[in-house]
Amino acid sequence: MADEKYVKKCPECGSINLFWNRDRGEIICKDCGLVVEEKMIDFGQEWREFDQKGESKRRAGAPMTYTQYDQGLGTRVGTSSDLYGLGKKDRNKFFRLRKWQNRISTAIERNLKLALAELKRVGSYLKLPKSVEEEAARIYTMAVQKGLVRGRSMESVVAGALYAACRRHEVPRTLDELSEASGIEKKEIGRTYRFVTRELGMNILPSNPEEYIARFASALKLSPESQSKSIDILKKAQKAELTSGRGPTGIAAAALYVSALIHGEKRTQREVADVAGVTEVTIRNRYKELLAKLNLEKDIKKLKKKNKK
DNA sequence: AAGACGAAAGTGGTTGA
DNA sequence: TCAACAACTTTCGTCTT
Repeated sequence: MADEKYVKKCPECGSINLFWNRDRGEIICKDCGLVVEEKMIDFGQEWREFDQKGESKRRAGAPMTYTQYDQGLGTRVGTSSDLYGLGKKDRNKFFRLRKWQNRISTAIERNLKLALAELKRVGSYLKLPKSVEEEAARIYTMAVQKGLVRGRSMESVVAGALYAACRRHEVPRTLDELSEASGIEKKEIGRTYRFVTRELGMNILPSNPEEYIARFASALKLSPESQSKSIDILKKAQKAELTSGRGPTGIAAAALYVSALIHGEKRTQREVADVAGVTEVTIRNRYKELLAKLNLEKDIKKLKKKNKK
């Protein structure tokens, strides 16, 4: 195939400096990074479903297209022009380094490029802040260097790294969300997440229910009052030691459910359960505990009286 | 009829011998 | 490595609104 076929202008910036990436079957504008044309070749993994129910089979959309590669993450030993002013010893060192650089880079960095593309895709799907993406990239890179990816799919490690990064930055996503975005099974993400964090010696504090409140509340379209009330409830719950050992999402969900009730913005358990990624049963259990320990009954009773009138 | 509630059985992970 | 265990889910029947 002749490259001339693709000599055209970038619709975005008008540049004719287009670059055909054979491996990915894309044409990218070198000036603005726009993917001018992609040839729809699916290099993604075909993940099979081992469950009986086939309808849950998921594909994660077109894999690894967008993103420009090498987000300044790959280290480069400079070119010969950098040699000016170096002594002989340093020169040798320089060449040695570059030789190694070239060897390693082919293997590791190629993998890294693909992984980072996947990471960006999932990250943007979840609307994660840049800092989290970069943290995840860092984690992934360290994982690769430690050889932790062996025996695991690249995608699952990426998902695990993202999950870890989210929690570190106190913007946690649930495993369900990660699963939805990456197409990897929840269990698998959890597994690799635990594995990677343990192997890298990261200390991860259990995520705080409060961190979920804002996101869940907006998903449920709750008023700010309900939201701050639920945080209030959470604080009390923590003092009453109702939170340790429980899943943070369940607690957050229950707190939201109660505060919505109190403020007359009733949501069904089903609705709350869905956005929080837990079941109604869990909400009920937490809800019951909250009522029992935090004497919120008064508030509920007031509410009921109001409704009767 | 839909939502809330609760019991019972099942799942996957952690812990401690 | 295995069994006990806690948290959570699934499923299903009953009660309430």
